[in-house]
Amino acid sequence: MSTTLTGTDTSDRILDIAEHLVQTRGFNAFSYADIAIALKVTKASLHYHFPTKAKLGERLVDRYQSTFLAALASIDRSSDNAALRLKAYMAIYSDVLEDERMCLCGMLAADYVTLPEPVKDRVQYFFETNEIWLTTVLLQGQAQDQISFTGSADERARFIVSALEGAMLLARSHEDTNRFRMVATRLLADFGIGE
Amino acid sequence: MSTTLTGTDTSDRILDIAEHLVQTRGFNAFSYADIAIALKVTKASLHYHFPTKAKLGERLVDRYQSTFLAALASIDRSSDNAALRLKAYMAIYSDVLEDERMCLCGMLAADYVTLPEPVKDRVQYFFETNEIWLTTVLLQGQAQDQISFTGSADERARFIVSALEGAMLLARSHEDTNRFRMVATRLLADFGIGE
DNA sequence: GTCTATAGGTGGATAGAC
DNA sequence: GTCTATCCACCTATAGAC
Repeated sequence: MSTTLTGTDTSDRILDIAEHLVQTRGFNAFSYADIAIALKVTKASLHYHFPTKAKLGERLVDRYQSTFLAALASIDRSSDNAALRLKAYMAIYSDVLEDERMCLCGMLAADYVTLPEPVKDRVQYFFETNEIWLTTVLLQGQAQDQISFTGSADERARFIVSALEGAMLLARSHEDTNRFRMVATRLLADFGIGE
Repeated sequence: MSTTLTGTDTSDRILDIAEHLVQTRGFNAFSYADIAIALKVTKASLHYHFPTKAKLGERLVDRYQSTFLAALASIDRSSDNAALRLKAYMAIYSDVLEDERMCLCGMLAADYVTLPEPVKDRVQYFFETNEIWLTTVLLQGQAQDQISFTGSADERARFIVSALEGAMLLARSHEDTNRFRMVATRLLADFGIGE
């Protein structure tokens, strides 16, 4: 039962640094050397924890995915109102952007064709998870008259993810987080959700 | 007056290949070697036309920008109806995606922090141009009762660009162009534009 | 688990012949 | 304008000592 509880062992710290690098620079624009310098170890040491960059990528998305799922579960627990849940969902994106990062999987979506196959699969899975959660929130909110929209919830969920990911991309390259907020606000307004 | 009229000299062919590589792989995931192989010349030859990768990047965006501006001018000439203009605008994106490419500047937006400064500036300018054109179309369409929307045209223009760029990113990584079409259709529907 | 040392490859870029 | 040859920095990855 000697399970590590600290959560800040070397593997985790490597993932923290790599995650930040991918979220800012992309999968093809960071190296083991970058991580080694940030962590003050040698490149060789990193290979003990993550034998290849492909494996590192897999673990990176796996961790991001489970953190994201935990955040969604937390939202579900904190409120049963669809409007509030949508706002909280968008706040996750907003917080990432405020930290001058892109969504990890949004970034990997841009690098998509160059990614190792197992990473590709995980990126797709991440977005599917997002869309399923959003679809559920939308349907429930519609049934309880908390929000209103026309068309399928599924299509709306995909629309939201597209708009948010695109807004992050544009906001970051214009160094203007306001661009993101405006898009989020409009998305909410379309569901009859005000400030 | 010996201006080249062919438009398919070596420089142009290099740009064609580089453009395709950036639109599929990104700025940091292609090399002079990739272009050299595709063009069947040596890497050294490429440096005669484009001394550095940074310069190549600049010329790439410059050409993309002017092609895009020409396309927008063509749209303006072909119709004075805002609904049709918006549809034509989205068709540009759709065509790029159908060719299994991302928008060049959408891709560069993801690579943004790693780009040479002159390329960054050009990417920003590209999006500003898009937004200005869209704003004009929206305002004119609203004035002539061809389309309807609430809020500022400026904000709407940014929303459109964000949603389309995000939709391209997601559609490509899901190898499903339908994802893009659904987003485009919804955007149009929100302006009261049907099929 | 981290180190030194190194392999084998590729990156962008240059010199100088043709 | 394109070539051969080459430079040097950097890349991912491995072997083996500590």
